[in-house]
Amino acid sequence: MLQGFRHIKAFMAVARLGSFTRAALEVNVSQPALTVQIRQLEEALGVRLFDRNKRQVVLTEAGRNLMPSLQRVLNELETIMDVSHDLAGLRRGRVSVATLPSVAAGLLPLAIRRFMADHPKIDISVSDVVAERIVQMVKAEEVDFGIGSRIGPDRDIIITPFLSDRMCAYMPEDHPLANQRPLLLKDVAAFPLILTGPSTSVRQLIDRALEKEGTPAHVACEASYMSTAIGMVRAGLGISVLPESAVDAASCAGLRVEPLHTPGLTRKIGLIRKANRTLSPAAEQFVLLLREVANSPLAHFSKG
Amino acid sequence: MLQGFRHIKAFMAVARLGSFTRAALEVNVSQPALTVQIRQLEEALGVRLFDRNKRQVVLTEAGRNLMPSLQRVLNELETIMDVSHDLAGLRRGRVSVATLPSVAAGLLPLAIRRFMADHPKIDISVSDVVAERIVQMVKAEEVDFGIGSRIGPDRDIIITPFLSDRMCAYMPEDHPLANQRPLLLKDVAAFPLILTGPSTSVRQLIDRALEKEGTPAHVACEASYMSTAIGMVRAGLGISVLPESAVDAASCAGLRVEPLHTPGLTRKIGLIRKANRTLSPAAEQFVLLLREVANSPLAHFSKG
DNA sequence: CGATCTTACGGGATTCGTAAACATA
DNA sequence: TATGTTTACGAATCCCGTAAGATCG
Repeated sequence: MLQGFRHIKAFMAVARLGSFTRAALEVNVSQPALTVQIRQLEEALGVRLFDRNKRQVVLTEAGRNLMPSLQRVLNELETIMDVSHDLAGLRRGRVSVATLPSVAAGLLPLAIRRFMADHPKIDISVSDVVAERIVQMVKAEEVDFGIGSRIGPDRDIIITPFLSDRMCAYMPEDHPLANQRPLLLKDVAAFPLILTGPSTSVRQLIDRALEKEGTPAHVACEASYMSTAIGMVRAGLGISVLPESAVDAASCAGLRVEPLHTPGLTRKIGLIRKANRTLSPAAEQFVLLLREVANSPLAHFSKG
Repeated sequence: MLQGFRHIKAFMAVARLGSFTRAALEVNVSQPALTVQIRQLEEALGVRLFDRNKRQVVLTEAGRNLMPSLQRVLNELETIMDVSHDLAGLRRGRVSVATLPSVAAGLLPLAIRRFMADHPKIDISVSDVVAERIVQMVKAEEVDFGIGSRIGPDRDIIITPFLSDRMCAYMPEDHPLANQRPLLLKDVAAFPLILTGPSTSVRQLIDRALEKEGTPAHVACEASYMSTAIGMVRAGLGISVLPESAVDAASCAGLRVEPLHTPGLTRKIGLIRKANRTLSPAAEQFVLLLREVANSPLAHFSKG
């Protein structure tokens, strides 16, 4: 690289092979060029490194003393090259993401599974936190990037929308609303509701929509975890309104999942990056895959 | 040196100062040149090292990861430079010499004292061994060089004569021969002699001379150490024949020391070096001083 | 003489600095 | 607009390879 270490490589080759001619072959330069390189190194260090006695070339005492150090430098440089090329080549690295719990449970695992298959040596760490905390973590560079919804205008943050998460009604298959199409929020509000806690972004979205419509609603249960909410639905306690991406197909077996076509009930989910910060190659690649997964037919999410 | 580490130095400067402009001042290149150097380094490593956001330049994750390693390389190189320049500048180093005991006791201490005054950080190690072993050690590179007399022709050895060591008679001041001038070997052979052991070069020189002259001699005592011989002389056991350089003035107090003018009784002492081996700067300098001391009026030896 | 290192030199690549273009706050 | 980075480009430098020279065995 940069040909900056020709001299050291040349030195090591001559020291090992005891011959300018053979060393020149090894480092792929002409033999006179090698002579010059060694002379330059000797001049730079101020000491004679070899005794040239025509028939043989042997290290001087100074050369012997310097050899281990120079070898060490060479090794270190080689390691640096390897590591950085590994980073660039996605053969090593670490990606950290902060996402909404719904994404962490839904979209992200799909992307991670595919990413790990392609890049087994790259670690991925996921923090599932509330929307506000996502932005905090991105700003503090605690994570490479975040996935969430806009909190407010922020000059340090760049949000790139990449998927829209619809709210859906989750209900038993034999529910009176099971076959109603299209289904609206006010339809399900007529029944007991099972929602997430009041501090969650999903709950706030629903509350705002209900308020806007002036629709009264009866929240029968508040569940901290979506899986709890699903269980309650399955037990017939009521209807739940959750993001489409929240729950995988398997755990919805025996349930009817129907999108709510009420305007304002679509959560815009975007990529949250810190302004003026480039992503690592690994993170860059992961984002690419994330977009691809979000748009692929494998995922049952609508694209943004 | 060699401008081979411009890139790393540039990287460290930009990383530390957070500015191409300021870093350019520090490393004494134009700012555009620095831009190019960083770009080259990034290309060589395959990773982007800085996020340039106009108003500020900050390390990428890759840059942060690489920085400690690059700093280490830089430190190592600086150490290498320092050490080799110290070696060249005689501020550090080691000189090892193998000499005849007589030289080790006589000439060498004078030279070492002056050398250490000029170059306090340079260690000097002296091996006082018999002439034959000197050559062995020089050939095996156990020492930088030797001081001794010729053993036999040897293609691997270069001997540069630099002083002649006369043999002297050591006797009490009240000895019958005390005032005889000139004094010859056959004169002292008439008295009981105190000589060094038969394997020493001094003894061999004397034996050969006696044999050549056909002079019978009575060796009253054989001493392993010259100081022993001197003690015996002082006790009146006989006359000793020892090299002029062997004994310092102080220990000869009360004794008469008289050169023997018999031909062949002058030992040629030379610098013994291995062919095709350059001396270290420190050793080179020491040899220079050695010649100077040998020729100076401070030393009571005749020059070669 | 044969093998090997060093010196000499012309062509080509690299790098530098100046100046202009470009980009943010 | 002011500050700071990048791009463009001509000039100087550096480096390489070929060829000739020198030296030892």
